[in-house]
Amino acid sequence: MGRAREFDVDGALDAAMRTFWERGYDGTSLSDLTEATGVGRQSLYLAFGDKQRLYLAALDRYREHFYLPLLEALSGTVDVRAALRAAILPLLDGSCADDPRGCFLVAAAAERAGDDAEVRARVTAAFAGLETVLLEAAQRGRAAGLVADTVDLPGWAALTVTTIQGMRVMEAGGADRSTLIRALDTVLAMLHP
Amino acid sequence: MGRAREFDVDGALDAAMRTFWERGYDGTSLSDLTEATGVGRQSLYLAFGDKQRLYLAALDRYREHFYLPLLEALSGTVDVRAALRAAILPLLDGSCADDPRGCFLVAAAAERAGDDAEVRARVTAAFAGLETVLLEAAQRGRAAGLVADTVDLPGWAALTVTTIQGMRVMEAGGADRSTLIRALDTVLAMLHP
DNA sequence: CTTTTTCTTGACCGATCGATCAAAAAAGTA
DNA sequence: TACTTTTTTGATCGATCGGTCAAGAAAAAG
Repeated sequence: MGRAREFDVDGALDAAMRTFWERGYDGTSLSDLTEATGVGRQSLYLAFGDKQRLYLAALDRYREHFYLPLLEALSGTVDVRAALRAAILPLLDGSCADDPRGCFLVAAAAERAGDDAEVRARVTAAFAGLETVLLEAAQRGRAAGLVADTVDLPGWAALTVTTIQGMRVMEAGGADRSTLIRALDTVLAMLHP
Repeated sequence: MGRAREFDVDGALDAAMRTFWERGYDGTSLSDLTEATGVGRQSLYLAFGDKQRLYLAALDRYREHFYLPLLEALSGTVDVRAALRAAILPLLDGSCADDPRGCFLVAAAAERAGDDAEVRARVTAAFAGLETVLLEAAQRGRAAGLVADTVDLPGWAALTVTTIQGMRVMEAGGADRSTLIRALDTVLAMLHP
């Protein structure tokens, strides 16, 4: 079997994810990663491959830990407005102080999607998945009488996924929180019956 | 007076802007910049200062050449919907093939706003300026009878500026054009009387 | 002319980049 | 025990990073 691995792979990947999330791909050096993870350089290479593979693994971990829970919260409700507001407002009011600002997927889209097809595939899949879940939730809401019959739901879903990504950009850019909340409330108000 | 400068400062700044726009701050090296501008390293430093100052100058130039025209197009019309559609659709359909994909301000917000207060100030000012112009244009549209009386215009302006930034992220991330156009049309349709 | 000032050129700086190598250490197998 | 396999450690690789230095070239001022 050989020597047992001494570090926790998931913990190291979590630390690497936060570092990439905070400083970006080009802004994160291998020394940053060894310091953040507490894992030696060669051990990182053996466990994850080179820097790009580690970045992709970090992106996948972000998706599992921060993106899929949002999708599941939407999948399990007929009240899209309440679920979305509950999921997104905490991201804006500083109650996630331990997490870096902004969205890792948005940062990846802006920095790496043009250069790295694997990043682009993950980003587009994540965005498309959110749009689908939003549409299905809105359709359930309509069936339950919580959503107006006059709203174009596919259009609303496309607008809402776009709005969410825009909020994360403007959040990272230091925009006023009240503007972002107003934007979110406006797109949610479209569904009012 | 000393020796005359041999290169065109505006042309060099334009080339530097496109390089930063395309590859980001950390992704652009001084060698990239000397190659793109055709200007020697020391000449760049004398004309613009260090890398950060050149980046800020490039950001200002982007604002002047790509952002202010949008604001002016909105300032000069009562038909917000037509003006916005005319301004944004070309960005999505590949007819700006000579320009890099995505929005330089969005990339700057994602990559540098957290680290550089001067970048953050420019980004927030640009976003806030667009929101103001959108609101004023919508108010003119209402006075002209082109916008429904029931719409919350400040909310609509906040949503629309957020949507535009979201479109640029998703565009950079390789999202389907039809989704982005649908999102834009949905937010514009909110104004229909 | 000479002097002064500015710009250009190309070499160069220490630091850091991502990545690799070799040897020691720890585990299972025989 | 000895052998094999894997991980860890730390040194090290060539390349490149942002930034600077010094000498020469060009323009205005004397």
